[in-house]
Amino acid sequence: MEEGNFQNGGGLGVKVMTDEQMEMLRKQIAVYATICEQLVEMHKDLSAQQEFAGMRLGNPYCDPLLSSAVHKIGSRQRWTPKPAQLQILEQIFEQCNATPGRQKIKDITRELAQHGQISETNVYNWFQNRRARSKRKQSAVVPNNGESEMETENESFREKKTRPEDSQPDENTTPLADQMYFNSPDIGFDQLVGKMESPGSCIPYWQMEQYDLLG
Amino acid sequence: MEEGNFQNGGGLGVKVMTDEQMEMLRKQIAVYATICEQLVEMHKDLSAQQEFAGMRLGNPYCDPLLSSAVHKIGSRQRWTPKPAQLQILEQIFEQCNATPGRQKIKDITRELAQHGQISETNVYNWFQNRRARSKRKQSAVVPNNGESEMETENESFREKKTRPEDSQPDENTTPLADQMYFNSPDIGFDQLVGKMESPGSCIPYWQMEQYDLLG
DNA sequence: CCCGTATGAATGAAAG
DNA sequence: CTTTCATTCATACGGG
Repeated sequence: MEEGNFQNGGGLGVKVMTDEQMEMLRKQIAVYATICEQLVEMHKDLSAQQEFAGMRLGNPYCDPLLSSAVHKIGSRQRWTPKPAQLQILEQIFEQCNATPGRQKIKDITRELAQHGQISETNVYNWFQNRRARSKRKQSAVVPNNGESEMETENESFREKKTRPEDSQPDENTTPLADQMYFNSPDIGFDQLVGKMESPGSCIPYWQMEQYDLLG
Repeated sequence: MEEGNFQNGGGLGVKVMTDEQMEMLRKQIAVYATICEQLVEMHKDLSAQQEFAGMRLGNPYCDPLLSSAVHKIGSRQRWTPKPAQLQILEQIFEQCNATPGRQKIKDITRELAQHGQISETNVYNWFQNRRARSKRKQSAVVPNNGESEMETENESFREKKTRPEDSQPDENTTPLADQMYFNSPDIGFDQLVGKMESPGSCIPYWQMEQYDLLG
C-alpha cells in the first residue's frame, strides 16, 4: 500500500487521523450544528406566524409516514431498526458487548417496542450480528507469524470500509475526511439539538477520554 | 484504555479509533446531515407559504458549505473492479462457485491488488453478490411448469420462526429512517422537532446516561 | 436531463 | 459463535 492513505491503520482495526483531519471534521459538524440551530429557529418563527394567521396545517404526529408518499410501503419483510432503536441497541452494546441473556433480551425488546414494531428475535439477531461483525475486525492481524510488515493487506473480512480509490483512473476523491470518525457515543436528536447551543466553539463528542474507545 | 489518547501524547495530535466507532460516527454525521436536510425542506416549504415574511437573514440552505459538507461525508465511493481484476475474479468464480474461505480471499486479494487498489472486503462482496445474482438468475429461468401463480420462486421459505411484520408506515417512523441519506420526501417538522422536545414520549434511560457523559 | 439498469455495499435472518 | 444467504440500498453508467 502506498503512503498517503491513513486509512489502513496497520490492520489493527484502528484508524489514525491527524489534527488537520480532526479539525476538518470538527468544522464539518460545527457547520451542521449551526445550520440545524438556525433552521430550527426559523421554523419556529415561521410556524408561529402561520399559526397566528390561522392556517395551521399539519398536526405534529399526524402525517408520520411521509415516506409512504413514495410508494415504498408494503414490501419490507425484514425488520429494519429505526434510528431510535439503533441508538438504544448501540448503547447497550457498548456497555457490554456480550450477548444479553434471555431476560435481558426481553427487557431490551420491550424498551425498543416503544419505538416501533420489534421482536425478541430481532434483538437477538441484532446482537449476534453486531458482535460477529465487530469481532471480525479484531482478528485479521493473525494470518501469519513471520510477517514482516503489519501493514499491507491485512484487512479482515467484511467489516472494513475500505476506500480503494487511489488507483482509480478518473478522479481521485479527496483523500481526507472521507471516512473520519470520532469516538462518540450514540447521540440522539435531543443531544444534537442540545449541542447546538454552543455551535462553533465546542466539539464535545470526541473529546471524551473517559469514554471507552473500544466500547 | 490505552487507545484513548496515547497517540496524542506523541505530540502528533492524532486519535485512534476502531472501525466500529468510525462507522458509528459516520452514521451519526449522516443523521445530522439528514436532519439538516429535512429541516431545510421544511423551511423551504414554509417559506414559500410565508413569503411575505421576506428573507430576513438569508437562507442557510443556500449555503454552499452545507451541500459540500453533506456531500463530502454523506457519500461514499464504491470500488469498481478493473477489467483485469474482473477477469481474474470471473475466472476464479468459474472454478469454484462457492464463497472462498478467508485465506482464499486473502490470496485473491493479494493477486488482484497488483492490478489496482482493492481490499478483501471488496473481494468478499464480489463473490457474495456474484453468487446471489447467478442463483437468482437461474431460479428465474426455471420458475415453474404450472402457469398458476407461482409466488416468485422461493418466497415461501420466508416464513420462519420470527416475523416482526413489516415496518408499519405510521407510528414512530422517523425522518432519518431507513437510510441515513436524504431520500425521504417531506417530513413533518413537528415530528422532527418532537423528537427533541417531547421527553415524556420517549426518553429512555440511555439518553440520560449519554447526556451525562457528553455534558 | 432524467430514467432505467448493473452492481458494490450494508445488514437482518438463518444455517452450520 | 461463525459463516452464509437473501434482500435492500445507493451509485455509476448508458440510453432516450
